[in-house]
Amino acid sequence: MNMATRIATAERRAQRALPIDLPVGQILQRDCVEAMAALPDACVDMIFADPPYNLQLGGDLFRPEGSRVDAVDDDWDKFDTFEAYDRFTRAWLREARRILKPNGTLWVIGSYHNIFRVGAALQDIGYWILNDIIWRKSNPMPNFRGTRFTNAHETLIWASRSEDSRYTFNYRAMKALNDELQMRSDWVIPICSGGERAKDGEGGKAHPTQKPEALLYRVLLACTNKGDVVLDPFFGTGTTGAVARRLGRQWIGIERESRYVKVARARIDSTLELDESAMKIMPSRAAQPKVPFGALVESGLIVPGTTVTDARRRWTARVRADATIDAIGQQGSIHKIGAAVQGAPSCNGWTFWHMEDAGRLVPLDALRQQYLAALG
Amino acid sequence: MNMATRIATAERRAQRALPIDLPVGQILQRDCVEAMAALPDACVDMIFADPPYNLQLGGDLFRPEGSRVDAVDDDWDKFDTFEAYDRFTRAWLREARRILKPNGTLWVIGSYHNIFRVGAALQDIGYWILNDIIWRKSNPMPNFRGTRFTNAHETLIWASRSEDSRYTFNYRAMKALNDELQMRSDWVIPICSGGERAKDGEGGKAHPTQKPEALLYRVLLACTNKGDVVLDPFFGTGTTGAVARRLGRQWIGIERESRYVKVARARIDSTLELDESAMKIMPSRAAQPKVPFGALVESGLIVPGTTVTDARRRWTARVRADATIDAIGQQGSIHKIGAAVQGAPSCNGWTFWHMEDAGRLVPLDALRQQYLAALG
DNA sequence: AGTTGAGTTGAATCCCATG
DNA sequence: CCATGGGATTCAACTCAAC
Repeated sequence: MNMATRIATAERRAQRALPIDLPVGQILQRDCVEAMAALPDACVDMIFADPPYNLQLGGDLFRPEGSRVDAVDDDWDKFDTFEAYDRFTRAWLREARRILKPNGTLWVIGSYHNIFRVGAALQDIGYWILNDIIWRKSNPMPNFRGTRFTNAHETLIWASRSEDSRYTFNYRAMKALNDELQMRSDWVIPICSGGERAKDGEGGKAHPTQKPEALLYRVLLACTNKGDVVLDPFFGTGTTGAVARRLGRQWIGIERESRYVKVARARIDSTLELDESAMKIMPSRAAQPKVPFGALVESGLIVPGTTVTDARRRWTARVRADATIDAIGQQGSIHKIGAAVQGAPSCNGWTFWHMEDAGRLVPLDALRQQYLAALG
Repeated sequence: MNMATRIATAERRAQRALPIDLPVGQILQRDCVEAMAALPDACVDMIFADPPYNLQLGGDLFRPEGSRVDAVDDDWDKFDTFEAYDRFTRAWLREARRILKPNGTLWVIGSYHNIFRVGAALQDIGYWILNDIIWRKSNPMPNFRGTRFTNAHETLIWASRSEDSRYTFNYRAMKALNDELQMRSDWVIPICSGGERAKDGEGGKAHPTQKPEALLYRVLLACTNKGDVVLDPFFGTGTTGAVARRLGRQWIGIERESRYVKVARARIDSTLELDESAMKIMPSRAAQPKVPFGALVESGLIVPGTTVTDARRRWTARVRADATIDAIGQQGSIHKIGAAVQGAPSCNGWTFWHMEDAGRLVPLDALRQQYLAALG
């Protein structure tokens, strides 16, 4: 390895902020709070958590220290049970927050049995809720006894580590995924069944609450970048790991039960990563190289003295030699003057102002695209 | 009044369990906790509550075209801390539970700002959650800055007074309302606008958060019987009262602000009770859901990297992770790129683009049909 | 009368790099 | 820390005027 290569490698490592010993691509078979406690501060970009939904269903419930809570049926002990679930929830949410990078985000999925307690806990701990997302099941289990509404959805909470986190949201990719309409907070996705459902040795389902890959696909595509580290503290059959691998994200799984670990390991090993070009998504406008308006004037694409107008020709302005424009007695950038004529607080001059071209009005933004294309 | 009539009247009164001084058909202009405290134990069948959401909005927000969003900035929505909001929430939930009949139910509506705190509080207090219901707005406000998923829903919690309540659920009526399919936990209902929206003196909206009558219609039809007493502790413009009157339910409103009381009073006075036949007119179910191309990619029916081509193989394109396709140096939806390669103004990508399947070209539309069939 | 198009609006935790 | 300024960003439904 020569010096240049060595420096480049070191830089890449620093950019990713990856301590060499981070167990990416591994399933840690341990209690999730203990496993997270062994990881350094601020080391993962996203946490996806599908915790036990808990309570009232007859399932076992464990205190943070590991002891089992007895099933009970009187009011006093019921309160105790909620408290125990809260202690458990707050314990793993706190560790999760510690290992999240400052701009990292958390996703949690749950039902009405537990999601209100989880949501209140994460607000108390300092997370900042960005959205609650409704997974609307296209094929839910009916309510056989006709005593309630068919429980046809689950709720996910998306939260950043803190209020001022500058989190990742691939807005354009989400919009593209939804036929060029903004992606909404209600997602229609079928439940996990058929060939996707992991089986145990006897042909039964390997895990009672396996989540569909389509759900994780949207979560990871929306809120992580390629190479990001995603941790799942309730790994189960490894849906998070499988989709992360497919999309070129790094992953860490935590799962206590050996039978699930085995299934997850095999599943992820047989998952292929998409090739580089297939993994591409619509880039945000901000990620494109910035073109100052002056560059268009300098390059001759726009000649000083040109008249520009808004789409409905309500206002006109003249382009000056220094790429400022002049309207209603004021001079300034295309953005500033666009805002001034409208009396608006701000304005995108690229899309507001237009130029006459063969009898048609063309937004300045079209010229910017032309300029960018010419750069290659 | 003869003896038989007197006995019949007394029986009817006892059946309804209506103390003579219950203020049905009245709006109590008071703080809701005080007003409820003045009512006897176990006197109402249902409580519908639309409490302040504690939105915690920052500065102004502007639409892309420059206009300012009219935000909810009223004093009644301001709380200093989560603790203060919780104290308020637990106080009204406790009084509400005291005045509910043993088999009574509570409905609360909220957003991610407050609903998790409300849900956790009512579980702690002893209510028993029966469903969480998602009001999916058909026409929500977009996310103007492209920073999050469009907040397109609100959440309602339906809870009985206690775990052993024998609550009212009109299963058959709900099934009829949903074209003979079980009513699900996600309801598609438009926001309240147009002629239904109550106006103030100057033609502006009378209340910033008026709920649609269709929402209350479904709630009251599902979970009350004719003649039941419904109380709303955050009455606002009186949607609950108007729908209750329409459906022949008795109502009690509590509202602190005199300007809202005035609007509600006038609104309910001009509302007519439906006769039995009119009440059976039900809205029909929404049309089949639209499938975005992205759903096929997420579900694995189409793998990113797949090559698609037109029927005569003149053009090819590759599918990317966000369901955009890539051809002649451009990226975009199947419709947009289909139009671009042909130089046409528009194109139906579903029928234009095809996929190789066992040596034959299959239009993407066939895969869409497959996806819809799998949904059931 | 019916159609078209511009304008308005709704419970919203709504930017970020640079100096 | 704050101030500055470039420039990114919207969907469905209703109202009303124009034709």
